[in-house]
Amino acid sequence: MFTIGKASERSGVNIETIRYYERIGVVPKPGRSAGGRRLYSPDEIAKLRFVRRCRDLGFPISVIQTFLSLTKQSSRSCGEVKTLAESHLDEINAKIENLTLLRKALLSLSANCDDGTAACPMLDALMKDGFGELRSEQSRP
Amino acid sequence: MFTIGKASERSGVNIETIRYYERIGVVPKPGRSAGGRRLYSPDEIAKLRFVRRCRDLGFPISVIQTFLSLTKQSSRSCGEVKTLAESHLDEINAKIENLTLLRKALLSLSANCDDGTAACPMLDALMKDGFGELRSEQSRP
DNA sequence: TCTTTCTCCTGTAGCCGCTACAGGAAGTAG
DNA sequence: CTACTTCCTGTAGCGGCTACAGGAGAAAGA
Repeated sequence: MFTIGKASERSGVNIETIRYYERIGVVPKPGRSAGGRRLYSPDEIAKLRFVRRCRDLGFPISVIQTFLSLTKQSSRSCGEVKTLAESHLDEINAKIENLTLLRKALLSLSANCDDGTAACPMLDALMKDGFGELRSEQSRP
Repeated sequence: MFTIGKASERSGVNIETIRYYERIGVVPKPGRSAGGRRLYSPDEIAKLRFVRRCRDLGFPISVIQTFLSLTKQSSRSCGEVKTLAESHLDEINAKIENLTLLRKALLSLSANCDDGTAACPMLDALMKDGFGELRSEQSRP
C-alpha cells in the first residue's frame, strides 16, 4: 500500500488532483492508515493512471467515468468504447481544422505588421466592419 | 445610441458576456438612459466586435486588454502586436501538433476495438503499465 | 530522545471565460 | 390599460483543476 505522495508519483496524477478525483467520485475513497492517511493499492494506482491517460487523450471526466463503469460490466463494452473514441476523434479533427483556419487568419493579419509605423494594420483590420468572421465554437482555447 | 440587445446583435457578443466584459473592465462602462439602461455608441460597439474577433482568434482576455491599450497609445504599437501575435501563433502550432499526436494515438488505440469480444483492447492498453505516455500540456480541451 | 523537516490532512477560495438563473423594473405594441 | 418584451442587479454554477491556510502525524538526523 502507498501513501498519496507515492500514488501520485506512480500514477502521474497530482496529489491535489487525486483528492479532487476522490471528491467528485471519479475514483472510490481509498482505505486509511491508523493516522488517517489515504492508502492506495497497486490496483487503485492503476486506475488513477488510467484516468490520467484518458485525460491526456483529451477525454472529459464524464466520458472517463463511463469508461470506468464499462470496465466493470465487461459485456459488450468494446462497441461503446469505440463509439465514444470515434466521436472524440471527430472533435479532435474539428479542433485541428479550426486551429488551422485560425493560424491562416492570424498569419495573414500579422503579415502586414512589419513596418515601424504608428498605426497597426492588424488592429485596424480587426476594428473595421467588413471582415471575414470566424465564429468557431471549438477554437476557444 | 443602442441598447444592450442591439449592441449584442451588432457586435456578435452575447448580452451576458457584454455585461461580464464591463464588470472585469475589458470595455469601459457605457452611458445610461433615464431609466438606467446601458447605451452604446457605434464606437463602443466596434470595440466589442474587436474583442469578439480577438477571442475568435483565440487570444486570451489579458492579451486583448493589451491590444486595446496599444490602440490608445498608437506609438510603436505594431511591433508589440506582432510579437504577441507570433507567440500566439506558436501556441496554436503547438496545439495543432499535440492534437495530431493525440489523433494518432487514439486511432491506433481504437483500431483493435472491432471485435465483439467482452474485454476492450483499448481500455486494457490504457490500464497496463508499459505504455507510451503523452504528457502534453496543450492537449487539454 | 528531541528536534527538525517532511508529508499529509481538511476546508475553502481562486483561476478562465463565460452562462444561467431569480426577482424585479422599465419600455413598447396593440 | 394590459400584455409582452427587454433590460436591470446579484449570485451561483460549469470544467478541471490549483493554491493556499492552519494544523497533525511521520520519518530522519543529532
